[in-house]
Amino acid sequence: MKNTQNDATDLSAQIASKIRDSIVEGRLIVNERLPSEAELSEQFSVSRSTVREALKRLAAQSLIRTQRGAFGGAFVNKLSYQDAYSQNITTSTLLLSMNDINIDVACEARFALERSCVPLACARRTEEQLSVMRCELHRQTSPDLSDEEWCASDVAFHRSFVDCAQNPVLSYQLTGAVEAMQPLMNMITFTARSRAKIISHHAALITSLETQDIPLAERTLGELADYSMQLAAKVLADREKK
Amino acid sequence: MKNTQNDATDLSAQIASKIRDSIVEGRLIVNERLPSEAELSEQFSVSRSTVREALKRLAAQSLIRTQRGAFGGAFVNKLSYQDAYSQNITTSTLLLSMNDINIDVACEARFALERSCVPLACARRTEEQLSVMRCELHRQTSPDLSDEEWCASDVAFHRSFVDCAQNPVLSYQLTGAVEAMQPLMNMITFTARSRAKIISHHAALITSLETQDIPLAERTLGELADYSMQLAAKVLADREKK
DNA sequence: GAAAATTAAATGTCAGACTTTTAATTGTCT
DNA sequence: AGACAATTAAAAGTCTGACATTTAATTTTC
Repeated sequence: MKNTQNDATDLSAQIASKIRDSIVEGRLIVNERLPSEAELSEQFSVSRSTVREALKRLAAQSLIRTQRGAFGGAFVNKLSYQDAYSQNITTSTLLLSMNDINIDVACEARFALERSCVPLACARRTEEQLSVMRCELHRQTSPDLSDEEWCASDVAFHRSFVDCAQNPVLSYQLTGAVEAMQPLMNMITFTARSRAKIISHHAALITSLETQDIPLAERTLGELADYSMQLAAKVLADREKK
Repeated sequence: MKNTQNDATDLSAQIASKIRDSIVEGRLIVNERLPSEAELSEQFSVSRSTVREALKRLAAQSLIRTQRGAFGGAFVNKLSYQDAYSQNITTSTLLLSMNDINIDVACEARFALERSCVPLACARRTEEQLSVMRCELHRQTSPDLSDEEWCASDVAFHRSFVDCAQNPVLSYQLTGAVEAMQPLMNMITFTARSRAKIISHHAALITSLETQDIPLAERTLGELADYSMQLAAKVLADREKK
């Protein structure tokens, strides 16, 4: 459990790794101030530029934040849900786009994960969350919605569904599944007919939450997964033909 | 969907952000070579050090890799599952440890997520994966296992369970849930009695996979979640008393 | 006592030199 | 001609030292 990556890499990577370990293992605690760049460069016997490169690496992971001016410096950053979300989304998106994932595999994973919050969502959904979902559903019926707007609304709908479980850790872990699929979904919602069918499934999902009908919610998610895969297959087939 | 963070921050952060957008939005493709540091510093009209700090930020997110020597440079990195895994684990671990998450919330999320792969795991589990799980179960019966070893085996067991679903995207998305809980679980597996009970649940999980008994698997995961929460509550109560 | 000026300590940026690594190229020998 | 060795050039990695900018504490002034 030590030094995640301290091979024969650059000095700046080694130093970043050491400081990172200190943070992850709790030797440096939230809001604690690191030594100044000058002090660090003495401690590690490297130049200030090398220390700075190490610190920038940590800043990129939101592990530290820096503040200029007297009594400024580098501070251990309290990782917010917001920061964690956006890192998660970036990583998931790139993982999907760079590893030519089979779309069936992605759909299967997405709806399996969403299914995991069905019992909690049915038990705990609030009226406010239901109204957010109804509102998005209504937006989706508008025929002059661009593909991008449609997808954004779709994401908002499912995000809201996940949030119904009232469990922030669950919501965080599902971020990647819900948001990173957007580029993949973008290609399969061209026609009005496919939108209509998805809308009917969304309506069923809302009903299942309203009536706290767990089996209905699970069945609907399964149907949504199947239908998404069908559409994707059709799109791919058409593209093949062309 | 542009420029995730280009406010009044440093130049190096702005430049990193621009290049990151180019990668995420596909204007720079995998294995493409970026201009050399000297060229970039001309393009952006900044010094080479500033460019370097920007590149280090991207390297920290595994978005690029650098190579020294002639015909070296910075290349868009193909994000591997391995890289994505370790980033995911670091982020999840820090999120949990820095936001004093309620342990019940974490347990609830963990087992809800694991439940999402029950149907697929029961349908697809291979003999090889079952034998890995049996092997870990056997290790866990050894009384002279340290707490750390116990937890590592517990993680390996659940990771294997998740992998039974044969869906790499699902496995990736569950990484955080399975691995980042380790520090939390570390505190609740002190006594031999609690280990024995967990082992019996693990055995039931293996059985459920062998017999492809979905309800049994789901029930067992629920029991495991409940029991974990009980243990955690007891540990916290004892600590309170002290 | 409040406002303004000063100061000191940090990070941010820059310029330039030197080191090390690496692959292509060139040269040499068989 | 082909294999091996030496050369070379391009690039990242590191170092030094300077200057700019920001910021909070301190001091001065009114």
